[in-house]
Amino acid sequence: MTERREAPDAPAARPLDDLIATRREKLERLRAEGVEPFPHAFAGVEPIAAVRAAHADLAAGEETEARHRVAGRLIARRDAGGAAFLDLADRSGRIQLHARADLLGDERFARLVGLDLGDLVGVDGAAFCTRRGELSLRVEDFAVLAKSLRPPPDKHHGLADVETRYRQRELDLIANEDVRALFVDRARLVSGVRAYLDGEGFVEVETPVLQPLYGGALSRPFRTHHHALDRDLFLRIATELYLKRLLVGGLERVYELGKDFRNEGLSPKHNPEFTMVEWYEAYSDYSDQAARLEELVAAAAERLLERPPRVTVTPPWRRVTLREAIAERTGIDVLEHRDRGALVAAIEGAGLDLAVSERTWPQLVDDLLTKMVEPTLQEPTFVLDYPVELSPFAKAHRSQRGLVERWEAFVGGVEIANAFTELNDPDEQRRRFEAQRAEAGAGDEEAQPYDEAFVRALEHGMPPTGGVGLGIDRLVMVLTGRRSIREVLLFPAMR
RNA sequence: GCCGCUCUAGCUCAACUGGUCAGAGCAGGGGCCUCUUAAGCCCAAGGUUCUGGGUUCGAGUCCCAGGGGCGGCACCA
Repeated sequence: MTERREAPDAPAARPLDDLIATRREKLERLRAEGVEPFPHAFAGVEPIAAVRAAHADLAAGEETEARHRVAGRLIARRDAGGAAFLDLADRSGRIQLHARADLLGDERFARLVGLDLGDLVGVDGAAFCTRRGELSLRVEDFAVLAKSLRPPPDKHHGLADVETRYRQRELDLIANEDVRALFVDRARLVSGVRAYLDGEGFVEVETPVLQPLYGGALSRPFRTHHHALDRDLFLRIATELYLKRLLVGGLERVYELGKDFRNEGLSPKHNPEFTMVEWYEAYSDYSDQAARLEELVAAAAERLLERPPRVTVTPPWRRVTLREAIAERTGIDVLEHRDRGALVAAIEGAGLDLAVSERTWPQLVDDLLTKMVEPTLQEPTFVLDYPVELSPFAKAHRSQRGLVERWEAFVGGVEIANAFTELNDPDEQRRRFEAQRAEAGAGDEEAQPYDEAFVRALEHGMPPTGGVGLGIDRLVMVLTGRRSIREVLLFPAMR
């Protein structure tokens, strides 16, 4: 188990202590020999992948005079008396080093071979290809760049213990190359999202994370306290309301990519802090934004290094109304059962495994979607046109009474995005807040608080606008085939 | 919050129904080896079996409580 749970007065003489003691002895030996185990820098390093690329066509047994300087972590050693092979890894890859006592001299050879797995080492050497065809560097000079004082995970089996992988992600990254690749891909995906939006004329903005009033989504917030102001603040649950005020201000196309915080349970799909990009585009509606999302995801997915992609996200995606989607799976037309009693009867008549007690009509519709439909939506799909009760910020549907112009996008059975034709009628917005206030009064802790500053902004006039919220963590999940959000977060929330 | 599963050496894993069951590989230590690549060979070492109780002649194994992790439910995106 992790060390933080060990008693501070734990008895000595555990094997781990011996391993650490041995490494510390080596550290002191280096110092005694005049070698600085933690130097300040090592200039002129080339990525290992670049060295590989430069000698991709080298034949087995071929030697070169091409000298390269690389640096990285020592991950394996095969010692053979007067010579040794060492494997060095950097972020771009790994390369074999060949050390020979007759080239380095006995003392330096012994020092190199005496290094521990996990030590950071810099090397100068000439590229050659072994008889078995492995590109290698013949070590001509080397430097200890940082001494490692703890044993690394198993060089072959890696690190498998899930708890250790998440709590000590650095060890996961050291031991598991696919994890390293995943987070590089995540970064490239985020960069692809920004590149797409920047290219379409969107302005990236930053709005408050600490808010006097939270809003823009249905969730319990985290609460904190500002001491100088002696005032409670909330961590944002969405960027929606501030971004729409920027639309009022005339920025026309804005986006924000950052963390939201929701005080809800944890699950393979939920982390209390998560990354969301929201964008708002003046003079567009939810249909335009569906096309935007398709384009954006397809463009961002192109950035992934991992091939082939785990899912096909090439546009166009399937579009289905919420009513059709539920009817397809359950045979129930929710719009034919517009009150709670009728819908309950239909659900019970269909023999569905769904708890109906204490659920309102809109909640039952949402349950049908979430439980019966969502898991089946593997191919990218837009589900359109939701009941107004579930969507306090969406504009009424232009032709369907009781519905709003809203869609959610699903990929791999996971909801990745949510969008509306944004409500810009301040009086209607005020009525929606009143309805939410009634829900809050009735004990719904996730109901929207009334945001007067937002309504007042709308009174100045917000252009007709389409807006989208896209969950970055979930997008990474579905594009890389990871089943848990914890796999795509570097440091997921742990108890 | 509730339910189920799980926790053995630094790492990866063994130990049939309670009975030489505290074991292996890797890593680490000592030795041999100048083209190996999960290098190889020889030697020695390494344990609070998550923690605390209990049952039993005997507990890694069964029971209870606690802790962590994973999954499900509830809640949510």
